[in-house]
Amino acid sequence: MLPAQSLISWFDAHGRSLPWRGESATPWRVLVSEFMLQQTPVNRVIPRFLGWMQRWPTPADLAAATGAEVLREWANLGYPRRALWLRDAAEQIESKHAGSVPDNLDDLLRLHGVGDYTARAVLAFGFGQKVPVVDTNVRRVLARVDRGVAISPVRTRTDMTEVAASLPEKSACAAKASLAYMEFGALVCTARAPLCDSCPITNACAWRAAGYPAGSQATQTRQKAYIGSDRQVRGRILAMLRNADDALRIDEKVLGWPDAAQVSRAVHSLFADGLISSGPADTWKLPE
DNA sequence: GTCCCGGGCA
DNA sequence: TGCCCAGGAC
Repeated sequence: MLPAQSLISWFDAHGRSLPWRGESATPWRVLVSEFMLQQTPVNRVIPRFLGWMQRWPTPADLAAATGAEVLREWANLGYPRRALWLRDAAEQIESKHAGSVPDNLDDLLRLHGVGDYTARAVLAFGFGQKVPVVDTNVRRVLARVDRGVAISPVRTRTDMTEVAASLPEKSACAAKASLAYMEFGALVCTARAPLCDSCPITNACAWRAAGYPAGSQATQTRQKAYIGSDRQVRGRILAMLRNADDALRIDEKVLGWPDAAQVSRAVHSLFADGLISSGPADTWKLPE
């Protein structure tokens, strides 16, 4: 069982002040931040989040934006489909929820780009509800503190049950506990070099009791190299179009990329994803 | 299970 | 270079 009270105390003393936390944690700000934080480190999100919220303070504001506008504001955060999904979510919030972020799991999960993690994060951090919030940090903390292993294969449903059992009764405290778990995983119980010497819960840690056994590589699937990948080509194309005022021809020469077939494949997949649209005479541009 | 972005760090 | 990062869609 995760020691909720100990980690809440630690969080009160050491938790970071972030633009989507504390007094400014409205459901909409939390939703925007969670989209941006998917697979993206906090420090890279902060400036983009501030610019985004200044430009589109409400769902109605974002719903009225074009694809080109949101993709340019998203800039180089990565996974740019998230920017379009977030705008789509804003449109749905406008049309189906009277401009207010829904406060229940089913409606949140119907928003494109909102999954098990993001939906519960909005409920907990935006609405102060008592729901288990399990991200990569919490999974790792659970694996170590409760099960005594460095990292375990992804079993989100089991992890959610375990986290739920550890949450304090009062909903506001439960939400704070989830925040504390995540922050603890991000700052102390980190993936690569955990700061076990300054850990506030050493006496509750099964991983420490077991002598910090290393993880088994077998459970983890290897990530494909980014260099030379289709993802890199797609990224280059979008970067060119973000910085261009007019529609552009996209080929291997313009892009400085040796593999013409790969460029063609990337263009078509970007089009299929709605990230680019066709301009005049074999050119491409950011979508309206 | 595979793909989607991009920067940072050991 | 490989791995990691407040995941989600297909």
